[in-house]
Amino acid sequence: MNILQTLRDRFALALADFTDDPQTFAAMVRPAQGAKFGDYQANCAMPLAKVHGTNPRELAASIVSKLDLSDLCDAPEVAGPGFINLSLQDDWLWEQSQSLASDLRLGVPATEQPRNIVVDFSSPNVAKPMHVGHLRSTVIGDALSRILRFLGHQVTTDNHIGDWGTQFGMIIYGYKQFLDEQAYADQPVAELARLYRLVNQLSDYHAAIEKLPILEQRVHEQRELLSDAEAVEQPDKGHKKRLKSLRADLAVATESIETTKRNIAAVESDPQLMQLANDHPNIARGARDETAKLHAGDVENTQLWEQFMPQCLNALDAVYDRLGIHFDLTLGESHYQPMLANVVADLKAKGLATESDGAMCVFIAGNDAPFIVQKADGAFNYATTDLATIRYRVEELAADTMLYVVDSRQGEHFKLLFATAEKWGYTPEMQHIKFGTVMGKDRKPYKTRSGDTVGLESLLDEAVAKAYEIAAANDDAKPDGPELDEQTRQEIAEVMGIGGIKYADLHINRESDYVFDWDTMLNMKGDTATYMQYAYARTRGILRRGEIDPEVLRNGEATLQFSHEAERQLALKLCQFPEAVAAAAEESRPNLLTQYLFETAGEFSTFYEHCPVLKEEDESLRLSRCLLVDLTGRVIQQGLELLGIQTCEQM
RNA sequence: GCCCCGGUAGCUCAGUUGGAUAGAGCAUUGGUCUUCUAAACCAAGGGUCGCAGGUUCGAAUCCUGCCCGGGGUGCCA
Repeated sequence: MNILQTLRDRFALALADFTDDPQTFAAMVRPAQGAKFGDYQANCAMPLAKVHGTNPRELAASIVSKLDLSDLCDAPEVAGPGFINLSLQDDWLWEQSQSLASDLRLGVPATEQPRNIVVDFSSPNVAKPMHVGHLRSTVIGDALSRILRFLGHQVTTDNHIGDWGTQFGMIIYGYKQFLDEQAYADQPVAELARLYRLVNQLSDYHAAIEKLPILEQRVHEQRELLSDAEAVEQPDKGHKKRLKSLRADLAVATESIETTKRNIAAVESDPQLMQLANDHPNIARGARDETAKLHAGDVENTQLWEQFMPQCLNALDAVYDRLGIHFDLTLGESHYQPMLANVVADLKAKGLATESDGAMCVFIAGNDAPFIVQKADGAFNYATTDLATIRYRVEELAADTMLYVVDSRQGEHFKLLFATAEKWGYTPEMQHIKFGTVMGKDRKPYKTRSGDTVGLESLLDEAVAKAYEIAAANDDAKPDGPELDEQTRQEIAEVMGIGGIKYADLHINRESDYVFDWDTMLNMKGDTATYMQYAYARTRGILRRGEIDPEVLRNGEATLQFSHEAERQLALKLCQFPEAVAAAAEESRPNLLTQYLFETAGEFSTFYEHCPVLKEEDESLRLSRCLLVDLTGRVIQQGLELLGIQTCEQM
């Protein structure tokens, strides 16, 4: 049962006498700010009194008189300017908690309106190794999928991989020109990644050589503009702002020159690279041509593509396996490629797409930028693919909801995409589940010192290695000596390390940018996955030491009782699990669930300190505490599972 | 130029859509292992919620202006 929802429903009934819109005001029932205000509080009397022009305290009293909560709450209290404070009855809370003991869903009701939801997340480029930038989409998308599925929705996870773009032209070019056959035989994916980087680097080099004089000229001009502006004697209103913007432009241009120079130096300082660069002056065009040939159905390139794809997909799967993430579908760009011409033709036929500067565009009122569905050179772009994808998901997958877990920087693209799809006649619920950028400590998108992004696998390895040290040190320090064998320690390290990384991404409000920090991410103290995993392991440890069979306990004669405040607080938290799951799903925000789990584990830790379980002499109280312990373990485990985080029986 | 997002404790972040004395974690300082795992617990210090106005019973939250940072902005995804 969702207690919060139940209370709101009761309020809605009572409020019908006071307003035409009882739902809105009933939604102002919330968990109480602090224990001194009871368990829940209703804040609806004040705004409602404003509408009526009456006294809020008196109105609160009238609402209370209409309210029927006698089966679950003590008498409501009106406090302060008109708050209505609610306290759940202890015996009702016992019954509630106890009913969870035999409930596999831990009180979470299955949805009454199941939807057919496609969750689109992760979506890496298969030609490049995954890096930290892919983590947020992957981890958040997986968590949301698990939560929605648990709530009873039909969820299809779809990895919309980049498997058809220019990066494949680079690989094909590299394969034809630079292949190290031995390396390819040994580790094909690593060799393909090397080829990609090499072609990329050489293209950048030539572009840099061409670009440098232009950049230098631009910096020169910007310097002059700036010094002219600085020399103005009678500055007007916008002067300071213009100066600032000029300085910013100059800084950007200067930095761009430095980057360009570094790219040049990286090649020129290496005789082998220099040789390659000289031998392939038109490498960028060459790579583009390979892409074009692939797209045109060239036999050789198609064969190469078919040869590379399984290897690239295997490499991705290795990472997903380790993360415990599964996709129902992996339909990338290539899957939609045959449908693109028809998409544009249809948009044209319906009068939605028109030509502008040679490109086919859909114009959406209120937006300056057009939505370009076919470039002037005739090629299709990701807008075309995304439209084809929507049509496919509606017509073939019968999706009524689509969630796109994608970086918030693509907000405008999705705004135009959704608007275009709707004009086109596809009107499922479409949401851009946006998340902020991962930044380095310099507040710029995260890179290593060399300028490369951090590989995902090395990040996982590092986290697991660190977790192993901590797990081993803690096991060694146990009062009765170590308990874990080597293999178990490694399993624990894997669960802690991977869980920690996921948690680090999930516990932040997804819309904030956040600063990536090894120490924060690998930390295992405080508000981390380890804290919850440890609490879970402790619950299991108690039952194990007490030789208590959970099945027997759950179906036995034990009844809950509260002898200490910590027991009541814990029981209340456990009963609020459905609220946390519902809130996380409603707002597509896993951090609402992590926050709940952290609080639950915190209540358990307090309980653990104050309420001995196995040593309690009163048998009925001991069994009551055992029930709480078992229930806590189940809630934490289930909650973590919904986040894609595993647990261990012993740590 | 236009558009979007952000600015909360030394650091990293919450803040339930306008509610009661602004909260966590890390870091710092002190206390707690002969008692079910000290990966924990208890306590302390730490704040001009970017700045200035406004709206009202009540503002970190809504409105206006300004300052600072990030991002996007017609053919990359």
